[in-house]
Formats: sequence, C-alpha cells, structure tokens
Amino acid sequence: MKDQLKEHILKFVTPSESELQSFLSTLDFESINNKEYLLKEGQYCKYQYFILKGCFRAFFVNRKGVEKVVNFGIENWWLTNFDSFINQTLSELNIQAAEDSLVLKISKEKLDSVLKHSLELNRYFRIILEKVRIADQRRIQFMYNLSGEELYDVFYEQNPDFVQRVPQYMLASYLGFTPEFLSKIRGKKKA
Amino acid sequence: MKDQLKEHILKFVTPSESELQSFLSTLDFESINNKEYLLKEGQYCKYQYFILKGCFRAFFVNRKGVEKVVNFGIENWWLTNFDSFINQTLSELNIQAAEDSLVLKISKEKLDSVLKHSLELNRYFRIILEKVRIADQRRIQFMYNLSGEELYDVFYEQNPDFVQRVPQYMLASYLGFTPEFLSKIRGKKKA
DNA sequence: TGAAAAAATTAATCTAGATTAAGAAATGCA
DNA sequence: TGCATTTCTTAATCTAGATTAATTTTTTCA
Repeated sequence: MKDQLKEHILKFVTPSESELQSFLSTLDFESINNKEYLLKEGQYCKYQYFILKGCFRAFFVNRKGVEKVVNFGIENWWLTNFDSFINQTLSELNIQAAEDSLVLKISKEKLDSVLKHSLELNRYFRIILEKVRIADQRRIQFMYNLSGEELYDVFYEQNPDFVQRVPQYMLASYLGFTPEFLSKIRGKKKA
Repeated sequence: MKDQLKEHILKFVTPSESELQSFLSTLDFESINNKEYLLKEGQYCKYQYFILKGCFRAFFVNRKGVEKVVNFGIENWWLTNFDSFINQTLSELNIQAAEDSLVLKISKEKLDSVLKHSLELNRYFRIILEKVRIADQRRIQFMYNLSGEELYDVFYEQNPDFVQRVPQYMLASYLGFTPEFLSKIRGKKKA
C-alpha cells in the first residue's frame, strides 16, 4: 500500500531508493471509520497525513456554534493542520473522516529528521506546498470575485465527481454559505 | 544590501557560506517607483521577488472592472504570482508598487538550478511556504468567520503600523469590502 | 423492514454590506 | 502657492444571502 505514496513522490522528484525506503519506513498506517476524527479542536496536531483511501473534512466551530468546513482532503493528498503541526500550538481545527478511510501518518520529529538530510524529499514537500499555495491563492481570488451561485458552478465544474461524495451541507459550508442557499441554487438549476 | 536577505535566510536555515554566496550572486536588484509594476496582467511572471524596501499590492481586475487586492508585500517578504511563475501561465494578477521600493529578483531557471543542488535552500523555501500556508489558512478562516467590522479590527490589531501605510481603499479591497463600508466602520469607531 | 436520525427542501422574513451619488479633505505637483 | 487629482466621507436605497421554521426525503441500523 505504501507504493501509492511512492508513486506520488516519484511523480515530482527522484530520490535514491534507499532515501525513499527510509522515508517510507517512518510512516505508519491508520484506518479511520466515517465520522471518526484524526484531530480534534484543543489537541496538538502531531502528524501529517497522506490519504490512501477515503475522504476528510477539516472544520472549526465558530462562535455561533456553526461548523465551518475550511478544507476537504481525498486520495493522494497530504492533510494536516500546519499551524498546529509546525508551531506546536493547540488546534482550532477538527479533521474528521467523511468516509471510511485509510491514511499514512508521520510525526513531526520523524519528518524533521528526514528533511534534515534528504534534498529530494525537501524538494518534494516544497513542490507540494507550491501547489497548495497556488490552490489557496485561486480560492481566495474566487471568494472575492464570485457570487455564491458562481462559486458553486465553478466548484461543480472542476470537481463533478466530488460533489456527489459529500453531503450538501458540508459543501455549502466549504463554499461559504448556508445549506438552504445551496438548495435554492440547485432548485434554480433544475427549473 | 544583499545582507538583508542573507540575514533572513540564516534565521531559518544554515547553508554553507559558498552555497549562500552562489545563491545571492544569482539575484539582481530592481528599483521601482510608486505605482510602477513588477508584473502586469497578461504577462508571464518571470521572477520571484524579495522585498528589501517598500510595499507592494497584488491585485486583479474583476469582470465589473473593479480592482481587487489579493495580497500585500512588505520588507523581508517574498512575492510572486506562483501560478504564473511555476506553471508558466499568463498572469491574471498585477503586482504594483505602493511606495518607492527596492527588490531582489531571481528567475525561474536560476532558482530551479539552485534548488536542484542545495539542501538548505530547499529547506529555506519549504519553510517559507509553510508559513505562507499557515497565513493563508488563517486568512480563509477569518474570511469565513468574521464580519467586515471584525476583519478590520483583527487586521488593525495585527498590523497597526501597516494600516497607515496604504490608502484606505486598498485596505478595504484587501479585506473584501467597499471603501464606503470601511468608512462607515471607521466613523462608528470614533463615535 | 420499519422507526429514528440525518439531510435536504421550501418559503417568509430579515440584515450586512453593496451601490450610487455628491461633497469634503488630502495630496501632489507646476 | 494654488489648482488638479486622488482619496475619504456621508447618506439614501437596494440586494444577495442569512435566518428561522415547518415539511419532506434519505439514510442508517436494530
């Protein structure tokens, strides 16, 4: 199963086989059922996760008690709360499985020690982060520029299969509006 | 003047002196007057910039012709349009000086060649990107959770000096609302 | 397989922030 | 120094999306 991550790494960089194996050996499997948590608000985020199978949402609970989804994660994505993981601060985010899932995890100590020595794995994580930055930038741009309906259209266009995969209320929350409003939008489409 | 960047790098990583010098030697100075552009919509973003002095805003023009500020950059920040820089796509963003400024720049080819060999500089840019990711994540969380007035309060609290540094209409745009609304907020504070 | 829980829909009402427009203050520069 | 341009403010009106609440549909699992 770790081959799935190996393949992902080799798409971007070319570490030596020994470098790669020593990295892969530091990763542990964790299997999570739907609705279970990888991370809860108030904990320290001790791991960075690579999703082998399944789907997750990262959310926080705002002052009004409403759950706000800030991110989704699916197969072949890395997922963590960077703020908590890097700065060793208490997490405001929850990371919860939205399907029965399987992940690989690595602790900060182990990752740091890998990244102290491996050029290629530094390149790998840097390249991943560049992609994340580009996605974040686009997302911020969309949030500024598009109406709720347009946000939904664009998201649907870019992730037609994913839209089926999670409940509408999670999607609405991720897109920044209420489930009722999403329902209104979808009603309008059909009509 | 390149010492300023050297100092910044040494805050995070410990490259050899030769590694560092060879990196620094690939960087060129560029001096920019207020309102001039480092990058214009429709161009390729050829450089990544380190700001030695001054202030920039990154913005795009939406379909209604309104300028939307997506980012600011000040001293000791790296600034680029990653999407255009990394993927060699045409930029939708403009990067414009908001003060008379001085930057160091490095082209993609030169940066790639540095990052092919230097472990420590890969670590440096990875660490920078982790910080950017954390900031983006927080920002997205704020955009979800806070009202316009609260966004202004938080931004003001966290950047009291910077608020003085750019025109209010740029700040309003960055925070995601109209100058009129910002003016309304500020009026309310005084009263 | 059917009752309970979870999720989605519909509709009425409400509000944060947008829009428009016109005037006042700053700022820049000849 | 003064005029022109840029920036900021005020106020009236408008709208996208929130809120609330009642109803229906779908999913779960005993």
